[in-house]
Amino acid sequence: MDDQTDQTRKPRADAVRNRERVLEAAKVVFTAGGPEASLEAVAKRAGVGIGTLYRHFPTREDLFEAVYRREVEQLSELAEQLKNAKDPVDALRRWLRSGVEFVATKKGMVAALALAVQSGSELHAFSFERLTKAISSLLDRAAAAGAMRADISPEDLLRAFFGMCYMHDQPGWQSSVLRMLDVFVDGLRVQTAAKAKVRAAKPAKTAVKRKR
Amino acid sequence: MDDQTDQTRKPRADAVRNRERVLEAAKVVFTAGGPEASLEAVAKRAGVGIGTLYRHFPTREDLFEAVYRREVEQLSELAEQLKNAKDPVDALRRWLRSGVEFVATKKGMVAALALAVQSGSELHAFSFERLTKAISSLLDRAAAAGAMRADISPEDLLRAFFGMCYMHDQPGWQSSVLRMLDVFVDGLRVQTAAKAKVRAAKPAKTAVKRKR
DNA sequence: GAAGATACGGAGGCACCCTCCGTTTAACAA
DNA sequence: TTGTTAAACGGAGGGTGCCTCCGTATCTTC
Repeated sequence: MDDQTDQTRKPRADAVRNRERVLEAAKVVFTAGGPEASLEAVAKRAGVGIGTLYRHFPTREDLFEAVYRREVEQLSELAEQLKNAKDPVDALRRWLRSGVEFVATKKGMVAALALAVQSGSELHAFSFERLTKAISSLLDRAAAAGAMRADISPEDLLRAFFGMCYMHDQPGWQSSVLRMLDVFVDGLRVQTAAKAKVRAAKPAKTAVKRKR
Repeated sequence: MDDQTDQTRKPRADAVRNRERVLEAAKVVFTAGGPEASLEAVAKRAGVGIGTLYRHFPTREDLFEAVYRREVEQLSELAEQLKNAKDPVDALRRWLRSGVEFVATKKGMVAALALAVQSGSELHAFSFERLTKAISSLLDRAAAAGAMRADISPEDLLRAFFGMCYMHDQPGWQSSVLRMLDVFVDGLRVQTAAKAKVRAAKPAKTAVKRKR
């Protein structure tokens, strides 16, 4: 399926080269300047015209996704590995912690996750699906083992995780997030002894009056 | 302290009026267009020049904070009220849930929270302090009662909460966040039987099934 | 009413976004 | 090789928004 089928031309060499250059430049620029960085700066750094950049990546998101696709894949693969860990809850915890590390290392990762999570457009289907599946595999196993509540969807978790990482530019964010994740995972855990009904988690009416 | 002291002039009437107009316009524009909305649009709607806007609010954040200061205060006051609730953990849960409602109602609220949480600049000291204190009062009480782990700081919680609300523009975000908050609060509960002081007999664990 | 402080407005310079199209270049056929 | 042609290139240009600057208008005070 890789060969050009029928009357499709071989892609032009310069096109391939330029695409690669843009990606490389984007990686650098996004890492330094965040996801808001100027696309013109990317083009300049890549040594191509702005038009070329836009031809290859019609939207900022397209470019962004292409840049961080690999990272997403890595996170996803990690989940695959963790699937076989003994303690399913701990596996999930580990995965989340690795996610934090990713964010810490690659500054653009948060934005990539944000993209994956936000805006349901087809463009991000890849990242979103990939990560959702990754989480899902961990979640399902833990739930099946009866070690974790089953009413939390992978999407929920992804969003929560991403959200927690969102303030990644503050001092001390990392340990804060790690703490929060622990709390969170604790909350997910089904307490073996806790078949007893507790008087706590009743729907807690949210109708709090608000003066306006 | 309201009177002009010494040689301070009375503020000009037009200045006061314009400031108010800008605030009102900003409220509308930010609500509609999110925190990225054009400041020039705000100025136009307020019927003032762009220069006037910038004189009153030198940065976008300044304007933003001014607009949402009131909301922050309301959230803060709510915490004050909840302080006297019977169950301290439940009080916290309620507060968080109200926060979600705020976000749902006032679209700009997320951004306001973001501001409060991010960027340690002095500009946001108000919001941040206010909310931190609000949470703190709830957190402390719960911790003092031995009902909740004590190693979570108000800042941690604020960040986590804000983060979860961050994807407020997706369909179904609200119920997702509410679920996550429940998980989270469950995780905050002191779980081990280690605290014999408070109801050692019943495990204060609340991993009950919650229908979505 | 005059003086002086204060505020006003919007032009203007800059940066970025994105599109459009004349020019260049690589792939393929002869 | 050379010619043909589709594909890709680059960057000018029109649009929007940001923010500053400063001549002008207006308000307060005496």
